[in-house]
Amino acid sequence: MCGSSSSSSSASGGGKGEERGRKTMGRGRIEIKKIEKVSSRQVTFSKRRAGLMKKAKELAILCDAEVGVVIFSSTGKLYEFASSPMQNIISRYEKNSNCWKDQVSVTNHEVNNEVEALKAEVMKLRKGQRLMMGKELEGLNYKELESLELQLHDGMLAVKNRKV
Amino acid sequence: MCGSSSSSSSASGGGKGEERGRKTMGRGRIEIKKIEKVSSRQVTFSKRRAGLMKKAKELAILCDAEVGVVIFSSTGKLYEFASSPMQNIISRYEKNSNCWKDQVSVTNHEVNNEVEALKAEVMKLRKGQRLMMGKELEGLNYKELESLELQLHDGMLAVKNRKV
DNA sequence: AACTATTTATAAGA
DNA sequence: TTCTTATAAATAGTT
Repeated sequence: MCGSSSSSSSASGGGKGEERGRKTMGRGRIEIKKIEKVSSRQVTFSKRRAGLMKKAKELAILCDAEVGVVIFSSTGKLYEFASSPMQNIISRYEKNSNCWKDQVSVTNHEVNNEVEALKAEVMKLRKGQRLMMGKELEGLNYKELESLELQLHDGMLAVKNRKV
Repeated sequence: MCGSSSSSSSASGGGKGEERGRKTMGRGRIEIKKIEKVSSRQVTFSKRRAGLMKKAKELAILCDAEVGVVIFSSTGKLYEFASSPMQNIISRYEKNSNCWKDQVSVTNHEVNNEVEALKAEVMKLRKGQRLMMGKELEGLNYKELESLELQLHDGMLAVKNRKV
């Protein structure tokens, strides 16, 4: 349950038996399906895009609503309308929308966990490093000190051997 | 330059001298300004919201465009249309939009830098730890070996002193 | 929610 | 792309 969206009016689907085929406005009637002729598609895109933006703006003003519209043309160009900064609208959307809230914040959690784990490891390694330099030995008991001493001794031996 | 949006047609503003006052469709003409009467506003919101969603869907289908619409009513309820998953549309928007790209991805960069820096530090500390355990000494020259040996020796002395 | 008089939006064509 | 125009849709006010 995280698909796309809600729906809208069902301007077709044999409602009560009207003439099938009536679909849009203008001189001729068109079917709502992809316009194959590229030039016609571009013209229709320009006109309808402008219409949609205008309607969006009117809705926002008339009804005191917050409205955001994002359109990518089939050639990839971005068009947008936002009655207030798009950032705000998207943030508000993400807070309200169920899906994604769970994606983004899971991702955030994962990243945070990774960062925290790395920080913890750095702390641990530095602590070990200080111990091996003979610093901050206060927390160690006798047995631990012996073990550390042995480790240092072995390391030193290995280094000496390497030297010859 | 990171405000809200583009504009739209200018369906008013004394174009060529038509009657001023004509504004929208329907029995009477209305001005595009906030409808103060709450019940009227709600009715208009429902009607125009449905219209906007329908237009958005038609644009997406006819022109093979990717369209996302987000609406918050004045009471805070969310309505949306998306011709493909809204997540995709928003992600694509964030990649294309100039503002914000410079917010989100700077943040991402910062986080990534932090992660990379931490990883690098962990590597460095582990390398040092291995050296002090007498492992992987192949890369060291004689002088470095002597320095390491001295460091280990000093550490060992400190541990010995702590023991007594 | 349904109706309908009007105003808009827009498909074709230029 | 813009203008024009015939026509289809959307919708404001009403019931």
